[in-house]
Amino acid sequence: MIDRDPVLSILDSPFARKLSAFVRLSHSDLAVMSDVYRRRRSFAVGVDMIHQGQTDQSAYVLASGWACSYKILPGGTRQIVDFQVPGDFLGLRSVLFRTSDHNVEPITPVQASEVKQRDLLAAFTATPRLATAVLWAASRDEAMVVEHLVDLGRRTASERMAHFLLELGARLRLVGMADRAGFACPLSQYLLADALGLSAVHVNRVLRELREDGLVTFQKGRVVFDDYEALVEFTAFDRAYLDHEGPLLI
Amino acid sequence: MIDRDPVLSILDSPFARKLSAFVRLSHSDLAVMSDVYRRRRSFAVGVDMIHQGQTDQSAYVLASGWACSYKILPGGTRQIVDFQVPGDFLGLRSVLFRTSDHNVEPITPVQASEVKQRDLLAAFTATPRLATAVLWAASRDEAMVVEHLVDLGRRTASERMAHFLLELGARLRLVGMADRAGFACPLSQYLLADALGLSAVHVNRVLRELREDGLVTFQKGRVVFDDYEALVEFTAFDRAYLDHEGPLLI
DNA sequence: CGTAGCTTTGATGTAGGTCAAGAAATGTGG
DNA sequence: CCACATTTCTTGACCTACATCAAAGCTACG
Repeated sequence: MIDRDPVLSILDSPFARKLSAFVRLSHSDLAVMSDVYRRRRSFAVGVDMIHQGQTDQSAYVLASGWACSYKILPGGTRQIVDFQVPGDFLGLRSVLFRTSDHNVEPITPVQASEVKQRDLLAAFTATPRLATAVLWAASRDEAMVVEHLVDLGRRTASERMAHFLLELGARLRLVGMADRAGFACPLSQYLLADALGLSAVHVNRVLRELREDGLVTFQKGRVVFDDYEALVEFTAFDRAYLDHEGPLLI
Repeated sequence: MIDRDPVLSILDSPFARKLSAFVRLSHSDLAVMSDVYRRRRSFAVGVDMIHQGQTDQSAYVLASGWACSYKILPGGTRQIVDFQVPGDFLGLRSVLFRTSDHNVEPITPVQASEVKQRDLLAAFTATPRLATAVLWAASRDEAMVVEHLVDLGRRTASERMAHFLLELGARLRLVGMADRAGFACPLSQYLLADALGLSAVHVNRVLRELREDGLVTFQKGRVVFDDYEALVEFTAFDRAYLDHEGPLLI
């Protein structure tokens, strides 16, 4: 299929791919989207894109690269609240509401489209369908934070890890960056530790254990699901909340 | 001060008290509010008010009593995600979006006002100021979930407990149910355990420790801050995000 | 090709879990 | 208002999951 329509080219973006999983987007939705999507910015690894307590911020849509949102505790430790992968919103809340209560930092070099508050709101009124899709995505993100909380509160280290890798896989599949076999993953064991509330040393041991049990292998920047079904079984992963294939709203 | 205006009587409700902390509400805001606030329902202890996976739900505003939202894990353990106290919204997300991904259960007998989706949206368009206040409250709730996640990931049991009690105190103060001295609290040590990711036994030990250190006393359904400043110091509680006194938006 | 950041592994320590059992509260029916 | 039942609290003894410390092998990249 050959198309020269510049609007349609946005269909290649992870953002559009993801939202298409929620809502069937019309040509005019896509037009508004590619308009909002225009202002590209680059960010270097380790330099905060969004900083705690800042006001009047933009939101961003991640076009490429990975980022994480985190909070620093007095004492130097930090807790990573969530990772962002291509297609994800950053700082949506700090635009819709006003609070930016945590930092966001690129893990790899990042390309992101800046979305000004007024543009976002304008886009929402112009295309309510798009608004629905974005709110849906936001609500999914929140559901993930809650699952993450459950991880930390009531799952063992290996269950946490397994659950985390499955969830990440499901998210990446949504934007075509993973399949049932596995995915490329730039996260260091330190990052995993900060996300899962473990020490880096223990992350290493847990990964070894999962590998030796023939469930998942995470080595050399690649996660391979050696036995997807067994892994799902092991962690009691609720496929329902992330596994949707095909648009939910027609 | 004597007033017979039925609209003004809503000012006594915890809901109005709380929102007033965010936004100065006009008489017409209050009128819309008392309208939305009308349909009262009662709920008995232990019977789910909102059930996972249910669609087409109402939201509720808690008028009296306490509730908690939680997730059950296969294996029987559960994780309490958040508690709801008078003035709090229940199931706001399941109305604004569509997902109800966790259960809500009364801890004490509960009185709540049912808010239908259409009424809520109508109220929002009629009084944008009210919408702002509600969204602000929702965003505060989300910030609390994130703090809770940090608790579970990176704080010790006693820091968690201390942080939790301070946060609860701050929330209750907003609706006039607590002061710097302390507050009445119907939570059992089992509930605390399920919220803080601990065992009930350890909750008991932690409470004893905090009491013996002269920081807080939680006994006979009452939390007493024996040394508020020291407690804040101990847990590195970020007063900024909950401590606001007086309306933020005029 | 050296230096800095990852990963891997072992040895040892500790926070918090589990089990058990008695003491207070709280509730319920008579 | 009392006897009995149920839940909640409290404490002790013991155990395990995970942290911390330490050190060696990898990668990678300026």
